[in-house]
Order: sequence, then structure tokens, then C-alpha cells
Amino acid sequence: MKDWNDYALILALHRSITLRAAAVALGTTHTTVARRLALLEKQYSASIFERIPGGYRATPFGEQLVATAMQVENVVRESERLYCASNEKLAGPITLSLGEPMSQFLLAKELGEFTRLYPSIQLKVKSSTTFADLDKGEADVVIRGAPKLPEHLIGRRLYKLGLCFYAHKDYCENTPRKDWRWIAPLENEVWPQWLAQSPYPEVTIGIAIDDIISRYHAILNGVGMGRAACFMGDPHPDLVRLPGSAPVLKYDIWLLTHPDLYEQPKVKLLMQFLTDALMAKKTLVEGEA
Amino acid sequence: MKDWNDYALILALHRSITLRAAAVALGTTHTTVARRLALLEKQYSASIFERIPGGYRATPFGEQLVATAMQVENVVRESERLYCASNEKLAGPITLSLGEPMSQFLLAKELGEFTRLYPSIQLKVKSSTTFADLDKGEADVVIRGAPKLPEHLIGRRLYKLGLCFYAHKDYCENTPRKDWRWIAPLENEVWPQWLAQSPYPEVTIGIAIDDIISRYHAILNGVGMGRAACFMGDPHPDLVRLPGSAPVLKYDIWLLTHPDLYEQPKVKLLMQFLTDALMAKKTLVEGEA
DNA sequence: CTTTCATGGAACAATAATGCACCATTGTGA
DNA sequence: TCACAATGGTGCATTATTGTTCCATGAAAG
Repeated sequence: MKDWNDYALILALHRSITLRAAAVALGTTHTTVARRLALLEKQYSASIFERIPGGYRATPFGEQLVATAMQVENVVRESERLYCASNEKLAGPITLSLGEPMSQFLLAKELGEFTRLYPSIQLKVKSSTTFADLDKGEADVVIRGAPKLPEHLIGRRLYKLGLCFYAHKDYCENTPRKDWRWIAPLENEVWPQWLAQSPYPEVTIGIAIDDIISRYHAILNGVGMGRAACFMGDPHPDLVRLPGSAPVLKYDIWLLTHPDLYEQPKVKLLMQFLTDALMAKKTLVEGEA
Repeated sequence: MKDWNDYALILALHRSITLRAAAVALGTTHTTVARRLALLEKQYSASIFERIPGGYRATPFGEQLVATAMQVENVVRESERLYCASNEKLAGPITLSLGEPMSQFLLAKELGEFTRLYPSIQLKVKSSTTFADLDKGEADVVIRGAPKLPEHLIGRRLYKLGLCFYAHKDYCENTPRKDWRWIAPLENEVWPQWLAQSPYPEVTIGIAIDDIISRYHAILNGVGMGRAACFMGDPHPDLVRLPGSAPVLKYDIWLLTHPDLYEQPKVKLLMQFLTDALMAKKTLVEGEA
């Protein structure tokens, strides 16, 4: 095999079963995976994967290649591990500040993967509704949704955060329209705007909760209808967008750090990792799913 | 490292010392090698190779990567070896017919590499001035220079063969012009055309030899001036092109096989291998060096 | 010491790989 | 049984990668 990346492709398809899932794992599209696989099978003049109901399964020959690919992967991972261990620049504590929703719903798996990938780095995840002050050293890296770039910090704007209205999938059917209620935020001056944008501005507020996570659980338990980030609402099978409500892209998501910190390899590394992780979930977060 | 091909790049640069040599080994250009290396060093925020007089040398960190790359290469080579050994389709005899000049001057190393790469295949190299008749089973694969595609065979036209006039680098200086002589082929009806195209059509024939290799050695020994393929004359440090003679691209080089044989994996394999090998030497054979 | 050659860097053009949007089909759940 | 979602195949447009050509520099050979 001339192209060593094809080993990664074989491995991804073997593990992900379907072309599309493999494509996500590789960070490309199913088209590319299919094309590269076709070229590869043409190269060997042999079948590497066979189509089975619901996906791809390696042929006996394919399994040989999978075994080789796993060996290659082990060598590479071991090398990376050694690199991280030997590089004192990639050791030590680093603090990431982000909101609870992202921490719980969006990046839980990814942050765990980071610590597994770089065991010498002690990642501290500081979830908070208020965002840490980088100037005071409250955090090294921040993810925040904000309308504009905060003053003197550096980083990049990723994309916009999608917000939408949700309810439990049975709520609208099982509840008489006159009993519909909003689950509203507490002491939030933009709520009137939200309400005006909603499909049901005439519905009254049933309960006001300050914590967005608690509002989410209230929606989930059929207490009423409410607004949430698309990445919170869309993945849950029991939640549905309210009829007539489309995602609103209001805030930009910024990935930021302090200029004094950005030169640190471990800070660069974390930011690159978070960029990759968040870009991979762009459609989910924007609510285009 | 995300791109596993970069391990191959590091390995090639480590072994080839210079960007250009590494590029040849990888089948690309020095620009690409430089760019990929720069990206890689930016990724790691560390130097992988240091510039030393006359080339590149791996830094301590680079040597770690080189070691990893060698492990990866070993895994891949072992896998390929197993594949070849286990695949009975890639075993057995195969006969290649080609002219002596290509066999001796152009593909000597490459054909050896092929047998080393695929030990289960017994490659028989049939050098001959007349080309084997594939219909009679005299050979499985043929490389020949010919003006047009022979009848019913399949394969591909690679590029044109460059021919030029040569002499020993001291010949023209050390020999009085009146004593200059041509080394001509024997019983070759196109020789008058050749002579007319030459820079010195008035020079007389000193000796006529049928075997092109013998003519080459005659030129090399200062017997006279003669015509030879660019891939024979250009690489030799003691030979020079005659002043005023430029490479003539007359014949196409064809890589051919019989339609009945092309479906055999080992035939496909050999043809792919020869295509790669010959394409890598295109500039040399065309005389553009 | 001069000449010659090869190296590798930079800007532009060409090419090949990739992503996107569409669709038919198949598996899955109500 | 029907409807829905997801799969993966196809054609087209885009992007990114690569190759080409040039040049300045530095090393090796005469």
C-alpha cells in the first residue's frame, strides 16, 4: 500500500461499520471514504470489505489489513505518548472555562479524550455561567458565546450558536392548548424578545428558572416549552422543536486565550484540539441537523 | 501526527539527506517535501530537521520520529510480504521481454528490486533485439519502442524515447577533425537519415557494428562518434553530446501485454511496477536532463 | 580562485482530490 | 404494513494540494 493513510481509513471503516460514520471519524465525507476504498480494492484487485445489511464488514483479506493497521496505530500512539511524556512543555495544569451546557452536552466525551491523549497535562474544566477573567488568571482558555471579540484577547471565532424552542415530543399533543406554559429564564432582560420570536407569543410563563440545565430538564419532564441550544435539544430523541420555530443564530462562539499564554505549547495544543472538536460538530451546534 | 504519510516523508528525508533526493524517493518534488516538512514542524512547534552543510539532519526529536517511522515501515513491509506469500495468485513465473539497453542501463536496479519485493514471483528477463511474440507465449509482458500500437495487444504508451549523438568527452579535442569517424549500425536502412540529422553529415563511417551495446562501448573507448539512447549516454560522466545535437524523440515506448494475460494479478502488478519505474525516469529517457 | 553544479526557496499555474447536493434503495420502527 | 430515517451512489463545483519555473545561495571541482 503506497498511501499509509489508507490504513487509517481501513481502521475507521472497520470500527464504524458504515461509510458515513467512518467519514466522521476521519473528518471527511462518505464520498471520499467510498472513493478511496474503491481505489484501494482496485489496487489490490481484491475485495477488502463486503457489504452486509447495514454496513461494511472486512473480508478475510481485509482483516489482515485491519490487523496491520492496528499495529501501525499502536506504533504511532506509542510514539505520541512518548513525545508528550518527554516534552515537559506539554505537562502541567491547564484550565479551561466554559459554560455548563457545553461542558455537559457538547464536549463531555471530547474533554475526556483529551486527558487520555495527553496524560501529562492536568486539564481543569471550570464550568460556570459567568466567564472567567483571563487577565486575573482564572483560566487559560475560554470558550464563550459572545456578540463581539472581547478586547485584547486572541483566538478565533468558530461559528454561530443555534438556539431553538423545544418541548417534549408528547407535550403539545397531550396538553390542551390553553394549558401550554413557557419555561422562562429568571431575570433575563432578553426574554421578551425571545418570546416575541417564538411561535406562541401569547402563551404565558409557567415557571421561571435561572439555571439553563434545570430548564432543560423541566422541558424534558413535560413541564412546558422552552428555549435551548440546538446541541442540547436536537440530540435527545424525546424532544422536538416547536412547530414553526427555526434555529436562531445570534451569538458567535469564540475560542480565546490570553496573548501571554498562547505561546505555550500546551495552550496551543488544547486550542487546536478544541477547534477540531468543535468544527466537527458545527452542523449540530448551528442547528442545521 | 494526523497524516501518517508524513512518517514516510521523514524517513525519506532522513535517508536521502537533501530535499530533492527525498522528493525523488517519494515520487514528488522538493517543493512539496519542503512544504510538508514546514507544516509538520509548525504542528509540533519543534524542529524536526536541522540544516547542515549539504542537506538536512534529524534533530534529537526528529530521530524519535524517524525511529517511529521505521517501525511503521517494518509493520507495513511485513504485511505486504505476508500478503504476497499468502496470495498464490502472486506466485509463479513471469517473463518480461525488453531490449538489452533498457535491461542493462535503465532497469537493472529496478528489476532486482522487483524480485526482492515479490520473492514468490520468478521474474524471467528475456533481453533480445527482436521482440518476443506474445501470441506465441514467448513472453508475458513486453517493453518496446515502436512508432504505433501493435495490433491487438493492450497496455499503455508511456512517452517518447530520446536519441542523441555522443562521443567521449576528449574525442573531439584530441582527434584532428579529418580523422573523425562515425560508429554506425550494420545493415540499418535508417542510418542515412540519422547521418543527415547529425551535426557532421560529412564525416565518414569508421566502423559498423550491429550490436548497439558494442557501439556504445566503442564510443566510450574513443573509437569515434555515434548515436545512442539518452539514457545510455547522458548518465556516463565521460560521454558528451556532440555540439549541436539535440535529443530526437522518434519512437514511443509501449508497455504491453496480451489481453488474455492482463487479468492475472501478477501481470498487472509487474506492469504497474514498470510503469512507476519508467515514469520516474521520464526526463532521463526523453533526454531532457 | 574561478567555474560549475546542485540545492532549496518563492510565485504562479495546473491538477487532482475533496466536498456538496441530489437521489434511489434498504433497513427500522411504529 | 407503512412511513421514516439513514445509507451510499452519482455528477458537478470548489478547494487544496501539487508541480513548474524561476532565482539566489553555497558547495564542490578544475
